[in-house]
Amino acid sequence: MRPTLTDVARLAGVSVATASRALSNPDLVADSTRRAVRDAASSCGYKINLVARSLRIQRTDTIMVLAPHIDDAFYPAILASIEETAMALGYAVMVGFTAKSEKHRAAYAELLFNGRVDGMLVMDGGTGVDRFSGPKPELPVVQLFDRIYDSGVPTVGVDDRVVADLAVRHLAGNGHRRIGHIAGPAAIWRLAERRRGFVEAMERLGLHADSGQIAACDGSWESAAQAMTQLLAHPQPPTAVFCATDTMASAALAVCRQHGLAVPRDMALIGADGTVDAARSYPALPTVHVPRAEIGGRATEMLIGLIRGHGGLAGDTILPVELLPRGNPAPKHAAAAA
Amino acid sequence: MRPTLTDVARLAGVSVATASRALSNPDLVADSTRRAVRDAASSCGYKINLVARSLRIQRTDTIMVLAPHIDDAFYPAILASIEETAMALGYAVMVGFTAKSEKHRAAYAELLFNGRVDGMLVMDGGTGVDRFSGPKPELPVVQLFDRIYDSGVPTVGVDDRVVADLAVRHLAGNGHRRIGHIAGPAAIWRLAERRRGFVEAMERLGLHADSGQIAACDGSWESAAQAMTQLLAHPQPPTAVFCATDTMASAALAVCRQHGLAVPRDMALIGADGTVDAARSYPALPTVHVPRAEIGGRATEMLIGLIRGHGGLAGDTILPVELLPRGNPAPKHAAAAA
DNA sequence: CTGAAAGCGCTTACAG
DNA sequence: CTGAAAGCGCTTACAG
Repeated sequence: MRPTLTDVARLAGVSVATASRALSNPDLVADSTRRAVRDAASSCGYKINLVARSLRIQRTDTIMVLAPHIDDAFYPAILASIEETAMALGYAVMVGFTAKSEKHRAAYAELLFNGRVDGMLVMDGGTGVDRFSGPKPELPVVQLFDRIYDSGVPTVGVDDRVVADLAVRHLAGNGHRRIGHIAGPAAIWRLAERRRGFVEAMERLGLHADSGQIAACDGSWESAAQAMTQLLAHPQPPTAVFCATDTMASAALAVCRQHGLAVPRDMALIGADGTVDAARSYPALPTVHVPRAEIGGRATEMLIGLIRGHGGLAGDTILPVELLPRGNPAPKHAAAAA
Repeated sequence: MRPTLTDVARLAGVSVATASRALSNPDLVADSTRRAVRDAASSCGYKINLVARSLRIQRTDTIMVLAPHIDDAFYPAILASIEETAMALGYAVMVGFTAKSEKHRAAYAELLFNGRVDGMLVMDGGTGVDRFSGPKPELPVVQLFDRIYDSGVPTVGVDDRVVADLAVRHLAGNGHRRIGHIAGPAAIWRLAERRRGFVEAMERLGLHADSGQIAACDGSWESAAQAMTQLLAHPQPPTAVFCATDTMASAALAVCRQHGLAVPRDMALIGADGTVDAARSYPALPTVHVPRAEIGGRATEMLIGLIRGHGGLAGDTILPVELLPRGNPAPKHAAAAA
């Protein structure tokens, strides 16, 4: 059998209370006692049972992360920074991927309600789940990027209309006037924001956002490629396209190649997020960088702050985004178009 | 306060024992009792406390996954299939990324020893960690891809020498004789295997594996790009390169472009793993497909089988790999070289 | 079919 | 500085 604290106490000749203190709160016991208990613990290979500890102290030091999926260029970096921050603060991380079904999400939410985790980070707004079923969680929750809850749940993210604005202004600044957009599904809040931001930015510039120049996709590479194909089939195709994500931009680039269009000479593209999909494309594509790692870290700090009762930390946090131009020269007929 | 089983029992007018049975083991109580307890539970918003349950039944229904990192094209799909399989079998998943430091790995191993998880999936052989510090874990562990333990710990993976063999034979079959290799770090077991497999395959084909035609990198895209640059600087550069991973192949492709080399006309490339890095390159690169999702699923089933005491399931599992040629024509001077 | 009791392995007031 | 006792919230033999 695995040794318990009782075994250690017996070996060291002290009470379990003292053994517990010697191990978890060393300052409370005499030097000699501490040594004796530690020796006893290591001699019998004692390992604390954290489940028992959790039950007693009423916390698990574990947080849950909900993401729609993990298999793309966007989410992994965020999960990595969440994990790193959590570990630095003494928390373990459980993950749940919820794109598969509503049932998955409900099952994971249960873990929060069932006391297995102390709080939850949600970044699965993109699954079209609008809110938890049942009562609003009383337990700490922080959402990333997408506003899943109406209010009361702090968000860490960026202003996605600004993302779109920077992208559109970059293209317009290079002389483009017929600018298209590959949009994500309306169910993904941040991508819907980018679409709205695209239309607003075009209007501010006095450019018409022709709905025929906006093609929606489900966010996947393959689906974005179809959207680009659709844009190119337009009688007057755009000379530049703002793709809602770098992954979509990378797909659009592939389609341009198939059509014999050189990028950016024949078609200018810009993505968003700042993932490797933009950086490793050839040519590297301009993008609007979203500080995903920082968002993950901040959200984790905020969540743990809430768990620990530092409510003061809570509140929406909007981090700045940045245009990474990577040189996207003017369109062929920029002079004429301008 | 959160209602406990005691509250439910009182509301329903039964003992806590009966309340527990009604909720967790409904067959053991009378219909009317079951209904009364369920009504009581829902009326007060009772949620079971899984921590207390875990302490009592001595299992957590949670597994731990150790990966070096998550931010690439290789690991996410595996984690996704692990999570999916685990959830289907009623297990939650905790993650730990261990590339940062030995301390991280030790901290996560503690969770296993400390009873917070029932078993562990390790796929962080690539961090150069050779084994757990301390005694070999008595708890269920299954390793993926890399052999971290000498023995006694089952592995689910592929034969990486076969991976290399398929790749080399593909290139040789297209007439190449001067074949180079971009190798991963020796610390990553499976990449070291691929390197050994490369040398063996070359010998079997009567081709010389010139050590000057092998360039090692740390596995990152950037580092692989340097390795390719190095190969091209060779007085007699290879006409084809087997890159140990698709990510490396994608980096090699970028370098070829910089050097004005058309792929595959001027330089044939093949990667391995079968990730999007190969499929979304332009041109799409040939690769040797490693069934990562299936490996994740199988390993998870095996681990949970071990946890549940079905020891019979354990044992190494080697899954087949498959060449995805995607057309890689002969080198320019194939006739002369052959 | 149901209840009283023990116990999973810890921590922490309370008293000394 | 240390110990006896209570208790975190469940489950499960045991007895009826």
